[in-house]
Amino acid sequence: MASRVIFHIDMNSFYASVEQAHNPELKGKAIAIAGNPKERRGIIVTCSYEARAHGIYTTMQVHEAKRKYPDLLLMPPNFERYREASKAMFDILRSFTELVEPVSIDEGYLDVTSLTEHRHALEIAEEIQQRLVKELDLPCSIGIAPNKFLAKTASDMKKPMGVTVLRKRSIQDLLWPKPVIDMHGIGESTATRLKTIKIETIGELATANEGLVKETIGKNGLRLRERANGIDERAVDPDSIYDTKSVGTSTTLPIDETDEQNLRVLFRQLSDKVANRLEAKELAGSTVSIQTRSSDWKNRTRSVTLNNTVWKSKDIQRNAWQLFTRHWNGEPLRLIGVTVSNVAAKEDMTEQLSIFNFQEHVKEEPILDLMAKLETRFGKSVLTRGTKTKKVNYDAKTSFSKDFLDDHDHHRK
DNA sequence: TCTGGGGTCCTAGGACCC
DNA sequence: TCTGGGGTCCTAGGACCC
Repeated sequence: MASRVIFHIDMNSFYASVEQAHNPELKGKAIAIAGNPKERRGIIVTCSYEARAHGIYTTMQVHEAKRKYPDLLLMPPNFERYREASKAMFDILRSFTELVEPVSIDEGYLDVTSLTEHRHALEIAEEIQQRLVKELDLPCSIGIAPNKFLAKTASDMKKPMGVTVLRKRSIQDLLWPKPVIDMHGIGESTATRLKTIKIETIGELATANEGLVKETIGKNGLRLRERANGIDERAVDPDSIYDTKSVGTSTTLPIDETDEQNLRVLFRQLSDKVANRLEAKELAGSTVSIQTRSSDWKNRTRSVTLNNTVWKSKDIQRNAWQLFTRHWNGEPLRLIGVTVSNVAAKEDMTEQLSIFNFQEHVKEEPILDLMAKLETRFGKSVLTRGTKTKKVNYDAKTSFSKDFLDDHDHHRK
């Protein structure tokens, strides 16, 4: 691949900065955005650099933060405000190039290769930074490198308001001495496993025996080893955000819950929320899953893949509740969640919908006839498995009465 | 440092198909 | 008949990121 110039833009303590931009009186003060300050389980989501100076950090419990620094200014999150600021920020980035890939609400990659034919990368980065400050009053750090991994690493090196160039020839000096845990993509677990084969620095990973790395942490280990050598061919993909794979929501309960009726209500609320978010994105999905977490932090997921897609709260709820009652042993639960995955744009389904409408005018018998014929021709499995047969399935089943569906659901198998 | 809520990707085994 | 290899899909769990 030809040499590229990639930027990684990382907004500095984004939520806190948005609040400070919105209300300048908060500038220079130790503020923190906290889930729900009154709840027992509230945590710090983001805090200003002034707060960090007092030992406050993300994921810290609110009461702990208050104890550590009583003057800390706590504010509830205003996600609407953050989404708006995020949109404005990406609009500014896109005024430089269309090759912008958002990775989260507050960070993204830019491929500025073609821009650097006429201007110096450093100059472009500084202009981006200045515009974000002038127009939105928001600080950011920018990493400049030949690929995503190095750009991401570079943006982390100077905060807040840094611009850092990381050249491939510098990685031995700047990257290799650091512990592996500092690497994007390596967490606690991988670091521990690497330690068992005496790999503790990024440099040691970069030069380690490939076979040994693969044996210890698998295919992903080889990829991490490549990154440690400054190799990363991933393209900047502006369309990746349109490629939603799942939509879910979960909630940590104020007290560990054991009451089935309460849980039922909660599953309904979670299903409502998922349905609303699917609706907003015009998505529908064919897999419904639930998550539970017990008091001793044991996580469980249960899922079912349907022959049809769902998007309505009622359908999500019915499947979620069925999964739950089938597997719950009555233990107290700390968290529950609902997710719809295998999602696709709902317009893909207008076709199926019209078939559905058509089916309503068709008598049951021809369909049963068709099923019997298909079974004779291809065997029973054609009616229950496989992508190509999905539509056959769906059509056949939609002709059954509503009671049949309610009792048996649309479970495959 | 006892840990929220939103995600993505990977792995591994089993079922099933050709 | 119990025997291959390649591949997909599903489920469950885990790691990681912001």
